[in-house]
Amino acid sequence: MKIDPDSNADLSAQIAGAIRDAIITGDLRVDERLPSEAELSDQFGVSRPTVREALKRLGAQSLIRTQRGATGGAFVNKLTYPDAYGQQITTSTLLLSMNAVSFQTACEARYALERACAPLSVQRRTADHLATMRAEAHRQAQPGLSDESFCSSDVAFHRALVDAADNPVLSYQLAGAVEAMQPLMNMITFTARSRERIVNLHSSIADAVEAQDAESTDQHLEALASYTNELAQSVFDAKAKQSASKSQSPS
Amino acid sequence: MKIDPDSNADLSAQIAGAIRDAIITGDLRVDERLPSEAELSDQFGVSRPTVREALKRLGAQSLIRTQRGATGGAFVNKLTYPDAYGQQITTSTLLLSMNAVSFQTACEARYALERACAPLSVQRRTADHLATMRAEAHRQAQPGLSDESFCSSDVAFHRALVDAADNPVLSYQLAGAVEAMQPLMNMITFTARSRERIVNLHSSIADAVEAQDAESTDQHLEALASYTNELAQSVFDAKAKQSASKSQSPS
DNA sequence: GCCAATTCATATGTCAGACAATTAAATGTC
DNA sequence: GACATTTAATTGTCTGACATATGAATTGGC
Repeated sequence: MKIDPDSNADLSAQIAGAIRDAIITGDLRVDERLPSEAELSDQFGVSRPTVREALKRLGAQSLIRTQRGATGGAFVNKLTYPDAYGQQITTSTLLLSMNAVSFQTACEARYALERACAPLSVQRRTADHLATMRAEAHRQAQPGLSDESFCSSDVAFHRALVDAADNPVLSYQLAGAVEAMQPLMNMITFTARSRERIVNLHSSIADAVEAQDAESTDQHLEALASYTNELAQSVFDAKAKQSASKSQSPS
Repeated sequence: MKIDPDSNADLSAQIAGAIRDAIITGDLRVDERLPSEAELSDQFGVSRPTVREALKRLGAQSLIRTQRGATGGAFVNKLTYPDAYGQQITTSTLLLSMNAVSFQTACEARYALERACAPLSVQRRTADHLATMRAEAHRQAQPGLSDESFCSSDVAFHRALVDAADNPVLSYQLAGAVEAMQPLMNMITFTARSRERIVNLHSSIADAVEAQDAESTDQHLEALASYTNELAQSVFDAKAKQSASKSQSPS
């Protein structure tokens, strides 16, 4: 682990990079304790604040964790799925909002991924997954449910569908896509009529998954995808029309 | 943006969280300049090093960038796809290596995602994507290619297939899955015979994509998935056998 | 001898103040 | 007006110190 004082990068960035590489290559193993901040500043020939900035960078990526006290220090962190979910969701959310990804693009990606999961879910679904899907579908049918609650229940339904595939890597990948889309979905006002149709499709999907019918599951997912798109299109069209009539002669 | 001095979390973590929330909710817009470190330390009532640690955390997640000099400071960073790819790959790689995800699980996830992309790729592929796929397949047929070069060409081939779907969200999601698997793939020794079969499947996939035949593309991808799994299985079996014969009587 | 309370050593967390390095704008000079 | 110089603002880094948390060693009582 060495650093180049001639580089134009920040010292703390270089140090963070050196330690990160050591973790990725396996030179530093999970739960292994890093040298203390004082030792690290000696080794790298920099001051303690600089070392600390480097460690905070790594902490922000969940690569290390720190403990205070006598036996404390910085330890290589075992990256858990929940840690990774969190980062994935933050990153995906920002990516969508900052790059003005269209609803269509996000929706297409989400349903493509979900349909990739479905055949596995159909094979491996447990009673628990089915129960969750049924419960969320039932919840979505309650009158007086706010649009936000409806959307978050929608996320929960699809989470259960994905988790049923029993592949943590897929769950991790999809968690980001599905949850990051929630802000976009929240922009849609769901009428009683559209909710009814969505809930019906959800029920059909749950039926198909229970019956382990991959083809039927895929068909209903496709129907849901195209209906969601259609719905979004009409909502956005209505909004565009409204704002156009409000400002009739923009300078 | 306020912080709670009674919380047991680090001040720098709280401050980073407050600024992160402001970015996510849109209170701070892209390219907007944050107050200087001195101003922030006044506002939050903490010292400059603490503020700096918070800013480094955000920098590590590509949420902000910093510039030195008179008009410098910390700016809200527009998260680009390459930024997000990098984080995704780092996270996925560590997730796979630290959690000892089986080759099967990773492989299953990867091909499930890829097959989700394929129908879109078949519709939208350009001459460029086809050319890349052909070039990589040709490269893979060269004798004397190292296993690592073969694997990295494999990644490039599949990247082209995914990019052909022309959906940046899917590309971003899959970049992690495909590239994070490379270390696992590198563990496999590819014989001339197995390479030949893989290259043939790659060529068939390129043919099917060119002919815009979704069904054929899917079939060949499935064949590739199961062959990869089979190959990995035999390699791992051989390794297990070898290590078993070396240490005949383990305690 | 054993257990509990205390002390201690070590580590991170935070602070204050200073100087170096960088950069753009303001200023001066021809 | 064009170019060189100065200046001011800002981040990057350092030094040294104190606060705080925590496990381990020490001490005291029984």
